[in-house]
Amino acid sequence: MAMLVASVLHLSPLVLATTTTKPFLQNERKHTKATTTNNVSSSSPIKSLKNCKTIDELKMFHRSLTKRGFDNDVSAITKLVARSCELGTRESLSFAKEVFDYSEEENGESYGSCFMYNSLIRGYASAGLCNEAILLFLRMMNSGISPDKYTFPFGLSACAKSRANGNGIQIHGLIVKMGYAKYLFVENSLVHFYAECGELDNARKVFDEMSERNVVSWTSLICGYARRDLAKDAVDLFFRMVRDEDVTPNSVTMVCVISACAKLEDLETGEKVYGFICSSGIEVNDLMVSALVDMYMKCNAIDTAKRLFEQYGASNLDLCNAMASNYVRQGLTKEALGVLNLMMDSGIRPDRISMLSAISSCSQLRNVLWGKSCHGYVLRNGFESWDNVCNALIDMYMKCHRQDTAFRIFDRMLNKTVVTWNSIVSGYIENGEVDAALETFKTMPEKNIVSWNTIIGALVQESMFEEAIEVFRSMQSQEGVNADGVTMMCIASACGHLGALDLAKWVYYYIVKNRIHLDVRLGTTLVDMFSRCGDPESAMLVFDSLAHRDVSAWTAAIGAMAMAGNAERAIGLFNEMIEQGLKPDGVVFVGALTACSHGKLVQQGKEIFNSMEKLHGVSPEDVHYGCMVDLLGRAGLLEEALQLIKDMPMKPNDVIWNSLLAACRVQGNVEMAAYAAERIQILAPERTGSYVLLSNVYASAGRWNDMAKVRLSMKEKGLRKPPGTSLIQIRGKTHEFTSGDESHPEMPKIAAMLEEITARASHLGHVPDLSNALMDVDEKEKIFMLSRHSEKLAMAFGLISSDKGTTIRIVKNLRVCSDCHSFAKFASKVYNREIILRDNNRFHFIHQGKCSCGDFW
DNA sequence: CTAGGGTTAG
Repeated sequence: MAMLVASVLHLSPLVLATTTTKPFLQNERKHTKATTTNNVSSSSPIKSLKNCKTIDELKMFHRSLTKRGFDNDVSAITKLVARSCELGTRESLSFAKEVFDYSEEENGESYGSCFMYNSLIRGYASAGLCNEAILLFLRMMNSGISPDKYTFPFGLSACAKSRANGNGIQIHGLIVKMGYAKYLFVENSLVHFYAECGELDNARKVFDEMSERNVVSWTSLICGYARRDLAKDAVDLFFRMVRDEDVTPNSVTMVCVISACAKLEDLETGEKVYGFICSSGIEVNDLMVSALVDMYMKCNAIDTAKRLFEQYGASNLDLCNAMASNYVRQGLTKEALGVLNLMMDSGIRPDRISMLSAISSCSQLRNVLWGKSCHGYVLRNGFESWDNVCNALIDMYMKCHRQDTAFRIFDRMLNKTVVTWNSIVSGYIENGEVDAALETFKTMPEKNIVSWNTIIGALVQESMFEEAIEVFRSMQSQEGVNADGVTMMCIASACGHLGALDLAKWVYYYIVKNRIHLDVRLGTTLVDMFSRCGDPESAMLVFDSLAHRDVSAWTAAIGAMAMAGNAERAIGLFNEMIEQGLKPDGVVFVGALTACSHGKLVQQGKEIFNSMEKLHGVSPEDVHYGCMVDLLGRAGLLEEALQLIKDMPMKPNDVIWNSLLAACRVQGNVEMAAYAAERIQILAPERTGSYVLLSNVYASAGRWNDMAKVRLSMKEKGLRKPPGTSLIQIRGKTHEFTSGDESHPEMPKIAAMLEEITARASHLGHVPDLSNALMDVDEKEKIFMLSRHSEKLAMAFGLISSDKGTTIRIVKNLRVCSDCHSFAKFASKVYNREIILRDNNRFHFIHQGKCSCGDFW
């Protein structure tokens, strides 16, 4: 395993040079031994309260009070309780409470003091035991002890933390009634309370009505906005504060503002804020550095973040956590583990936040061995009581296919959250158990947007596009769940696969109307969606509107133009991308070469292909050779294509031979087609397409005997042509037609329409192209089967069920057959309709008897 | 004595 870890760490270019090759957590046990507590020996003298640093010292102090008869003295007990609360551990808190409870029992309900209550409420609230804090607050109110101005902020802080909105509002009422609303910091704590529990309007109301505000008032409100999805308002509020008001921000304010910039991924504003910090002389503390590093990472300025990280050193736990969690978010797991290793080298022990990053890295790497060692560390340090850590562990074990272990942790968890359930659902999907995922999804107690996205994404992955859209529709009727960018990416992708333009337009409208942030990833998906729906103009409109474009975005735009048959524009975009200084990758070359191929731009294609290695340092892979074979073959340069295959540095695969075969079919070169088909049948005997293509070649050449032989050998091998399927959307509903399937309810009308078109066509001299019929039946039957091709059924249905003059859009799973192609051209003229036909390879924009492919596809 | 970064699931 050490070897593995070493190689993993060396692979990462971003890990700092000092990284060791030690496996993560290897030396952890040593640290554990070093941190044993130093017990106070019973003989040590009684210390003064201020010097008591352990629970044992406090207990000793209490015993001496009892011995001297001061154990009911409110003042003494108050001091003891206060000191105990200050220590802040669970033991010291429960000791404080015990002492207090005992004394109250002895002396009656009104025994305590305001200060004692304040200490306890604050202690519990800051230890996260908010319910205890609130109970103490209520007990104090009932016992008749008067609160002071400090009591309320402590109580409100507990309510804010535990989202106890009702209790907080009650406290607000008490504050007003008892006249404490005049104190600035009591009002500040109200602003914080409302902001923290999401009632920003109320926070704003309290803030606006304050007669006096200080930096804490502003910071509380800014922080409230920053923590919700209102980061933009937080930034605006900050700039208003420094511009219009006489309030000087401090480091706390700056941390909030920086985190708002991080959320917005707005580097420009972030740098402005950093500039402000530098010029204003505000002290840059550790927390601020962490926030800055986080901001730079989220804005993708990794180098700047790394510079700060190196400058402030790897010995800062929080800084390392910020760095590691961002690496994990970006999928840079090795870098994340590298940071944590580095941190441990400088003697810092990972805390539970570090472990979230570590476990998540193991999960992404599917490395259950490291995952288990993280689990061990979690158990040794008592982190398993934190549900976030358990969630991360469940996710890791599910992703590593250890469902049993995942469920053992799941069953033992006391506080299962929506994240826990989501981890289970996505885990099932990861293990291919979509049904179990759906079942869990249905029965889970609470769903959030991630739950819905998980299910919708899984359905899209499984090519269940209709179902995905259906789930999306039922999501919209749910209270409190709103689609986000991820949802829309899934839906846009489903839409693109269905070729449903009306739905696509609706998706775009929905994004604009609901102000869903259009980032590069969503933008690229939309470009692809419109392109697949046969609306290249909209695709380009979206592309032009993108503020930032990466190579994937350009690839989508190039693909849109290529599919639309506009090869020149596609190549123009490719060159523009290069001019802008982006480094092309292998994928964008496929797009560019495909464009050349569709547009028969042989010279351009050759130039681009040759530039790959020489100018851009991208070595051509077999797909690129495939594109070139396609390009040369379509242009009729079959010999040159064959020569290229022979000269390839790698072994040609079945896909490449298939490109040649397809070209042979178009060119009618029977001999080379047979040769190519032979290669394919050796390399990929299960590939049905090659038999079909070869049989088409023979049929076109009139070599019926050879065609029969091909069919026979298909039959012998048990291979069947996959059924052709066509989709068409009418008024928002998808209709699916399969070749020869007459089950559609409108079938009588469809059949009548087909007959009408066929009759009109044959009247004009159209002869069915029987080379497309692969059936072993007589000619009459063949003509009938040909008339039931899925695209014809869909076209006839489209003609009868859509309004006159509207465009008919059809998506087919296979290459469109030549008889259907001429049928479509004929229909477009006779019925004066534009027909847009998408097949598995390209678009056919058919208008007035002409097709954009130039009858060459 | 009131305000703060990093938090798992898609």
